[in-house]
Amino acid sequence: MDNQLLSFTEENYLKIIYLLTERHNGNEVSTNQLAEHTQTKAASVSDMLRKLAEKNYINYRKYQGVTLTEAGEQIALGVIRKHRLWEVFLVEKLGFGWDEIHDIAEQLEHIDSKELTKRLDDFLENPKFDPHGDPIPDAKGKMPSVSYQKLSEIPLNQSVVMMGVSVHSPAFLQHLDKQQITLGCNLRVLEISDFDKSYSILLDGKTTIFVSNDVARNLLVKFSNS
Amino acid sequence: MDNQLLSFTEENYLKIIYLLTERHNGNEVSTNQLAEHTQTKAASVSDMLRKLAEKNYINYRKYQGVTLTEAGEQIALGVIRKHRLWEVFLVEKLGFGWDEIHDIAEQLEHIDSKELTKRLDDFLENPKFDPHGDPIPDAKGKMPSVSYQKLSEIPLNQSVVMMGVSVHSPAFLQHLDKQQITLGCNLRVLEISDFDKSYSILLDGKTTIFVSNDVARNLLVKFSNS
DNA sequence: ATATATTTTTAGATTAGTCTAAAATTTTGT
DNA sequence: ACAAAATTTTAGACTAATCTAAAAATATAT
Repeated sequence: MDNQLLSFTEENYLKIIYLLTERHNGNEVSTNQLAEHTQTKAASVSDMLRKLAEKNYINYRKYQGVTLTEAGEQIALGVIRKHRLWEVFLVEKLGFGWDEIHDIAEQLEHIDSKELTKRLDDFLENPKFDPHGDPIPDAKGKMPSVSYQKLSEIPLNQSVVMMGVSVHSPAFLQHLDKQQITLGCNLRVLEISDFDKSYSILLDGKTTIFVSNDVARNLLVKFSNS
Repeated sequence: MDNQLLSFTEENYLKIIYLLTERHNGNEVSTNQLAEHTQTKAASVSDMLRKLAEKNYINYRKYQGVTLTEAGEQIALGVIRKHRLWEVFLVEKLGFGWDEIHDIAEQLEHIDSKELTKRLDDFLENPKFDPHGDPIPDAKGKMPSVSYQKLSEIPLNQSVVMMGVSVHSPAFLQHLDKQQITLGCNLRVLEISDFDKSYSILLDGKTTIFVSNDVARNLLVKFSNS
């Protein structure tokens, strides 16, 4: 252990606040949202928020939701860095599927050793993205900014590269596996059905596949030449 | 998580009881010994022992010390297996020294995933010993029996192979590093000083080194041809 | 605009793991 | 063998994280 400033639980709250804030483009996170993501009740969240605010890890005005302070963000990014590095390890070194790693990484992300994180990063050859395409914060606590678009927002016939997913549920990831949709594959939307908004997509310029609107909204892509 | 039956703390107690019982050749472990090794007070240990006994993980008669039940031993061996596998990972894959890994493995040993342990074991090519020479229990929960002797009990001029250490403190391990005493090296005691019981040892048939009685008592060796 | 619904916070308990101080038991020394 | 010392257990308290139920604040809907 280097310097276990925060409990496992406190680290978790800060991580979740970071991820939800990011998802809301910087807007405050509500107590109920946190209760849902921490698998606890709103009352428990209120208690924890009071505590985290006292320690200056969050900006908290009662009834108004929370955001992270700079200190809180640094903690959160450290946890997220470890989570994503371990996910790379699990997939690249141990051969896990991208749908099997989340629960294990949730545990490994709290292992406290600066030196371990540094050596793991080197061992993995300093990856910049995890197996879901999410960027890995650097050792200084800086999150690389990436700007991908949802496949559902891309014009017809525009060739794009699959860069990430905005949902990490095993069911969704396994669905992509079955359709052979993987990070880095080339996608071109040929048509959107008037009937059910399902997508006909040309995969890697070779095969045509069909995906629901629900899938298309959760695929993150970028233009092929950017 | 597979099935987190026990808390981090309970797992730790069972692991420590196993290791201390082993060190005492199967004799009961006392409350005070546990307090020392868990870094808590005897009163706290008493509470935990009552709890572990209720759950049938230990045999406990008040004031008489404890031993593990079969169920407790299986838990302990699972934790020790993970600890030692992770130690191999840290040394073989991440390049840590054998003196740097204990605290990190103390954390990693509680990561709960059968599949992870299995894949880690395969990734490491199913090692039978950890970097300190300690045997790694198998996946069925069986501890391989090894019978090494202390260097201090070996007759003069008997050639032996260094197989393990009975103390894991960084200071001791670093001391061995400085003297180039490593697992697998060949040792032959040439002489024991009448003055201070220090040992003259022929290392790998080449160089003569001097070690204290304290060191010799904590080096585990076997005869070269066995 | 104000009553109703929803969300959030507070109040008061609970559990796990720890503590100190005191009581009970066992061990040791002569 | 028995008094003194050491060890162990019990009693009572504390902290972190959680809960339920009730109160307070905010949001919504006609």
